[in-house]
Amino acid sequence: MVKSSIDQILEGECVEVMKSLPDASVDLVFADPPYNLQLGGDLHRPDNSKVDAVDNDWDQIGGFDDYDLFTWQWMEQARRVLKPNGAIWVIGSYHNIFRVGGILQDAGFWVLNDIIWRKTNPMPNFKGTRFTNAHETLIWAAKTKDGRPTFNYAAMKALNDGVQMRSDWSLPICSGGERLKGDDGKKAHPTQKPESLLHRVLLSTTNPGDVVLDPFFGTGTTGAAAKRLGRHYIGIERDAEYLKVARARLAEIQPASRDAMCVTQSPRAQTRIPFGTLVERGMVKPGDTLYCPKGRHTARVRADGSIIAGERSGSIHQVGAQIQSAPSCNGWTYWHIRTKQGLAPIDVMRAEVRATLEN
Amino acid sequence: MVKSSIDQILEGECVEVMKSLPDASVDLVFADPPYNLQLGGDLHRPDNSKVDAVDNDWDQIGGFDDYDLFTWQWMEQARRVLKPNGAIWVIGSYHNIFRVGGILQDAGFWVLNDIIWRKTNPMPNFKGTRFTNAHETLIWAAKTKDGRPTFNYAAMKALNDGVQMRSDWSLPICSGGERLKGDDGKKAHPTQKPESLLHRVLLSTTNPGDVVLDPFFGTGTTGAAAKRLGRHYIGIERDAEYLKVARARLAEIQPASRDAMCVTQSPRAQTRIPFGTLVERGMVKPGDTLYCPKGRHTARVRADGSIIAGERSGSIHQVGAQIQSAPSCNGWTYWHIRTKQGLAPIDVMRAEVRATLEN
DNA sequence: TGGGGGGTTGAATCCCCCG
DNA sequence: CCGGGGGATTCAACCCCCC
Repeated sequence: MVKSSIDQILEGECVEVMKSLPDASVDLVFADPPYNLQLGGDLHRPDNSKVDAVDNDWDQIGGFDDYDLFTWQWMEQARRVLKPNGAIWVIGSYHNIFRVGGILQDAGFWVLNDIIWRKTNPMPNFKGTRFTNAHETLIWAAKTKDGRPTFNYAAMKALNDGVQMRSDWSLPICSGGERLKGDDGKKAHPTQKPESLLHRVLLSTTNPGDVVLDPFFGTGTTGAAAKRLGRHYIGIERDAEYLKVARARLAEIQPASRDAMCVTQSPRAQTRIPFGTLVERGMVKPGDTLYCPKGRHTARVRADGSIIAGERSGSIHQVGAQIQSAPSCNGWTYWHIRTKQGLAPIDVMRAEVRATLEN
Repeated sequence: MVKSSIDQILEGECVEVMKSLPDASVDLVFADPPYNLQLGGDLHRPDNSKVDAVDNDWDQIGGFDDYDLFTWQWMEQARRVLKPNGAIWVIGSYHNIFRVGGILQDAGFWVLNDIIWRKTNPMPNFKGTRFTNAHETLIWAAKTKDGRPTFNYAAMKALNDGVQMRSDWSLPICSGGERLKGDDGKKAHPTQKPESLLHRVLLSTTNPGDVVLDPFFGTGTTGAAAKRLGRHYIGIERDAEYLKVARARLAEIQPASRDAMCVTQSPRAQTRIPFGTLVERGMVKPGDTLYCPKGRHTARVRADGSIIAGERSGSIHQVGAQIQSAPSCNGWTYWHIRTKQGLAPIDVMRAEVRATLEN
């Protein structure tokens, strides 16, 4: 690895910049390429307000042939810089994902899963002409069929409260305080991804210290999640404004502590809303402290939703039970977080998550 | 349409059999193509050269050529037999859906949605090396970009408790009594789809009496759902055993009653009533005053059904839009008349007129 | 200060008949 | 084939304001 590229954002066209990176030097590529949307005229909501469309120049690649060529170019470079056991993630919608997926296979990548990001709060279809476009698709693929890419199975199972993580992930879109704004108060980037999505991607398929390359860095969500989780990032971005926003963003990120990044080896416990969801969504951060009802015992949160208290580690339920020398414990009511109003049970946050999930 | 093909299962290779069907004769194609190449019969390139028989060739990088060729062949036939406003559904997994989707776009189909069938009870990943493969992907596409395929928006909204149907559908896999068994008690088909899936597909994108072609008929789930819903089917299947099971299955199916097939209708499908009709019938008189919802703006009705508000005159829609400085306006819901009970939208009177037209 | 109501917004291939 | 015009069309989350 070119040491000077680590934890940096490189300015320029992604294909050209990637050519300057050495072979077999990164552990993971995460790519959010232009979707090449082909929108018609203006679109108005039923209340007559206008939808702020993604009409940026960078998304207009041209016809299928142009888009395929562009995809081949960046993907071959991505494959070259990957280590033999490396892997790639690509995200897209029905506009581009079939082309991207097909070229990925043709380029020699080996698809491991396709993952559905199921949006809990998508934009509706205002004209009643189609199904609500409520998801995006990610592809996770190894550099080669024989590669042995990282997969933290136990961590994913722990994050999902003891059952295998499925190929469909329900997560909200990026909005509210997480959504970066420019000086004018408008969104800094039209397609900013939620950190919760990258949290799950990086936690599942990288290890602390790994190098993650994002050739379409934008405002740096991949870098933010990587830095938080103790992974290294290399970003490539050609737009000076996005780059500026991303640099400021990354300067503010505090990495989680070492033990918080250490993930479970053998998980247990079951509940409908996994505690890991709170971590993923940033409601609880890795390294945060949890308190027993009277505040005498404490535990610290790890990135996969397990917690650690002295020698004891495991789920919120397990650790709670051990501390009380009890056969069982409802961690949701036992553990509390400190708020301005004093201690509050984490169950309050579970209720918030429930409200956002439709089952 | 060749009348003898309607509600029949045709035995043979799908490409060859489709060639015997006339152009522009079916309303919908539903295709569940094989994920692996086990072609049985000979496969010929467009120049009539023979393709070497292949068995599952996923192992070889670049071994997708035969699958792509096969996909091109059946898809071009499917497109040919579709009516101009026809549409296609294809279902697949990450093994084949990117290739199928890409070829579908290259063949001139216009993707309308990709739909995720989210399995409520998927098979777990036993080795713990990947995410549980808990979904399959469907693509819904129009024959052409300019086509106007059927979409029963209101019916889908009703099916989903009054909110728009999303692009992710949670349905259980086909099991239990629905799963067809052979004489040996084993499952008759390895990938039988649930009827609930086809129910939603056909209810959303066909009308009663439409003709649905399934070139990979298998044990006939498409035909079963079609017959139940009062749609016609044409099945193509080369395996004599599947064909036998499918025929027995279809013979048992009872179509739903006529009124049960009648689904929630979109207001767009209703007869148009000009505002002038209300004036003609004396329900509104020339000179009457119309009020906006809050009563702040008024307009007066003229004898020809146009209205006038200060300098502005024109249709109820045009004047309403101008007053609100909006790109458009539904005059029927915007304008109100004064009644003893307060303001009432003029849409109430339109409903009265509609009621008198229904005999 | 807490809850309720109104306004805003999000990767969107977003109407269709008739002259 | 194009243009005009009737008239159909939205869900969840987050913000701010106000009582």
